[in-house]
Amino acid sequence: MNLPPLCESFVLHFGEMGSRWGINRTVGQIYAVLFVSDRPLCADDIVERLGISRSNVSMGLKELHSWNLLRPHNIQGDRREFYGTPDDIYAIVRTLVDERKKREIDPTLTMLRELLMQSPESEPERHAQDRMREMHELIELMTGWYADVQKLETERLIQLLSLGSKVVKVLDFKDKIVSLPGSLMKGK
Amino acid sequence: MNLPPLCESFVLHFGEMGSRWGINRTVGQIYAVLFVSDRPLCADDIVERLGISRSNVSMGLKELHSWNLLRPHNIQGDRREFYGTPDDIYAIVRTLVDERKKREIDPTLTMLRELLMQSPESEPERHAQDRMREMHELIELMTGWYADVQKLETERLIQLLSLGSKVVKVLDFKDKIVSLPGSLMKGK
DNA sequence: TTGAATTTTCAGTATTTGTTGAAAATTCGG
DNA sequence: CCGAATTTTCAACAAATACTGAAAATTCAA
Repeated sequence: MNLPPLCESFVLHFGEMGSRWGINRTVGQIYAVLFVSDRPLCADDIVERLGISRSNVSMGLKELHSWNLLRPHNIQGDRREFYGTPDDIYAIVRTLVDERKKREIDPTLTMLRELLMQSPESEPERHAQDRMREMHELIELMTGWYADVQKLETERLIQLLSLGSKVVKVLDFKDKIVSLPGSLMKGK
Repeated sequence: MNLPPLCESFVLHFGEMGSRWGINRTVGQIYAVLFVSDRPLCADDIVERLGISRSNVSMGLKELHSWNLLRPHNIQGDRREFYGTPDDIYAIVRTLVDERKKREIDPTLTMLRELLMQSPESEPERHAQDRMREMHELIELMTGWYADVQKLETERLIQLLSLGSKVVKVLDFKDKIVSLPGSLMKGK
């Protein structure tokens, strides 16, 4: 592997982690190398840095592309395609969550909805369906929250995340105020 | 597979999904079968329902145990061990998130912290380290939020999730009130 | 203790997934 | 168009992961 030590450690770790996620080692490494690079890289740059075959890089890039995780750059007077990752790391995380949701959650929601429409033919099936209903409700609640929060600009999102559970206190406070007779509330 | 049709569909789907996560098909199926069952099951019940080998079930249960996802039941006068899943699906999700965080996030945080302490020896390394710093900050923000929210009782959590991004409006409202001269605020 | 019931381990095998080089396909300047 | 540069595909091979049966280990009632 042809990288400065700091980058190499990072890339190796990402490769390992990659396999704990659904993605494979090489794909993880390719992304890592692009993520820390100070300029967009072409396929052969990646071959050189990671010491893997050209075809493997091609397939890795294809995979990353299908995850919407790449930012292609065209360099004037060079036929090769260069790749980087989005500068905004919040954007990266959004994309990642969106894609994982699409692949790991949405199909389950669809399946659950289908099974919930069927009529159970026996007691065990009735119970199974109740469990599925609970699961469906919870997933809907969480994905609904995400769909909603996803729309916030980064600024707001950070504000929200920084508050953590303290928002609950604010909600209590609001309830108190709003229920006061002759409250201050006017618009919104 | 020896299950009523409704359950079989659910179990098969979970098996498929399992492989998109880090876990394998069988482990996913075992959990699914326990999740929808109306009573705790012993290893041989699972063998019978899924049509896989006894040893495979044993390993699958071991894996699920390491994820803290099982609830063992002792049945009076029966030497076999019976397993179920927690009744509270919120508890299941909490466990799941905790474990994934432990396996997929925490090691990365540790690695990042280590690499951030080193001094970059070159310009590319300096840039790489900046990227790592961004990543580190974002992960800390998100895990901090989670650690905080995790402590809420289910009731509160549902309240929070249901609100979604509307909490931001509430925060604006609060800011308005709090900045009023002679505000109503007293306690808190 | 003993030994039947039950669970776990593990070496061997099967299956799946990842990697490669070579060949085919594409792209684009001339 | 042509053909050099570049990318993609794919069949063969390699590596990793999953699954099994048989044997070892454990558990517990008698």
